[in-house]
Amino acid sequence: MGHGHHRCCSKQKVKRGMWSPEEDEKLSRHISAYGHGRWSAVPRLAGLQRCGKSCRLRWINYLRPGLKRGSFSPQEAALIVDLQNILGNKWAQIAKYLPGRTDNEVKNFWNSSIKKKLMAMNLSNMAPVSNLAAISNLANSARSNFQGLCSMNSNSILIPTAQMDQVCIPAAAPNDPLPQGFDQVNFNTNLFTPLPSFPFSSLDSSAYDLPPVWMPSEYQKPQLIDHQHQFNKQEDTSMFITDGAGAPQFFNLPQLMGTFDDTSAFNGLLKLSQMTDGDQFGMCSSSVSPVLAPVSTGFSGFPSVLHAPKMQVPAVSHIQFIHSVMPAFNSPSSSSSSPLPVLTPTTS
DNA sequence: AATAGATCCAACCGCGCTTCC
DNA sequence: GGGAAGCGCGGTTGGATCTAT
Repeated sequence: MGHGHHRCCSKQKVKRGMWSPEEDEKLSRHISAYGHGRWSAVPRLAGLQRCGKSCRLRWINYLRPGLKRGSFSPQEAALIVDLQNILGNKWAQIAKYLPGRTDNEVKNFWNSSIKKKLMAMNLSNMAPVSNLAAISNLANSARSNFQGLCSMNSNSILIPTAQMDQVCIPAAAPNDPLPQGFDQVNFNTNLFTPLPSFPFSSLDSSAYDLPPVWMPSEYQKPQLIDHQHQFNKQEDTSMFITDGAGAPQFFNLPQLMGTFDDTSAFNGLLKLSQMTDGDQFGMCSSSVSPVLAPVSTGFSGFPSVLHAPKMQVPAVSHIQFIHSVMPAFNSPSSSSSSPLPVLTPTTS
C-alpha cells in the first residue's frame, strides 16, 4: 500500500478527525440494520464522508455494543500486566481476555499508565546481572518501585500458579542475549535456591525480605482446568497473589471467584491457561506446600487438601522473569502463527 | 485567573497478511 | 499464480483536558 490515504479513501473526499454525534448515529444505524459487510462500502451506504477504515475503527473502538467504558479495574490492570509479560505488545490478543475492552484502550492504558511506571523502574535498560547477589539486590531495589506499580491501579498482581511453576528460560532471542551468567538450558541451576528458613509463619509481609517472586512448590506437570466442567478440580487448583510487598497468598479458584468483583478478568486468566495448550500455562494441581499451611489457615475457602512434599523459593524476581521472557516472545522470529517458546519445567 | 506543561485517548498511519478475482 | 483490494494490527500523532505553578 502506498503512502497517504488508504486505498478505500483515495477516490473520495473524506472527512477526518473527530466524529460528530450525527456521524455516529448514521454509522450505528447502518451497521445495526445491515451489518458492516465490506467496510469500504460502508461510508457510501451509510451516507458518511468517511473512509471505510475510519468507520471500522469508530465502530470497533467506540460504537460497538458491549464496550465497557471508564477506567480499568484493578483486576483488569493486573491481567494486562501479566498478559503483556507473556504476549508482549499483542494488544489485540490481550484485549480478547478483557471483555468489553478494545485493543486501542488496552494499548493506551499500557502506554499512559503502566509503561511509565515500568520505565521509572529502569526496566527498559536493566543491566545484565551475573550472580544471585546481584539479582537479589536488583529485585530488592525494584521491589519498592514495583509496589508503586501495584498500588497504582490495583492491590494485587495475579499470577497463575502454573506460571510460577514454569519459570524457565525460553530460547534466547538472537539479538538480545540472556543476562551474563545465566544458563540457557537449566534455569534452575542458577536461580532457584532452596530457602528452608523462609518464614511463612504469618501473613505479616514484613516478616521476610523478598521481592515479588514466583514461588514454585515443586515441579510437576500442570493440569489444565477442564473448561467444559469448570472448577471440577477445585479442591486442588490454586492461584497465587502477591501484593508486591512479598506477601504471597494462595487461593483456590472458587475462593477467587467469590472474592473478585470482576470475574471476567479472572476468567481471562482461565482462558490464558488454555491458550498455550497447557505447555506453558495452566492451573497447577496440588501446588500448595505444607509450608504454607499456617498461612492457609488464615483464609476460609483455602484448599483443605495440602500436599506437596517440598518447597523451593526461586531467587527470581518478577523483573528478572520479564527480562528473561520478553525478548524471546517479542523477537521477530516469534510471530503469532508460530508456536510460543516452550517453557519446560526443570526438576530439582 | 492565566498559562505552561503533563497526561489522556481518539483517530490516523502504514505495514503485513488474507481474500478475491 | 499473481496482482489488487480489503482487513487487522501495532505504532504514532495531536487535540482535548487536567494539573501545577
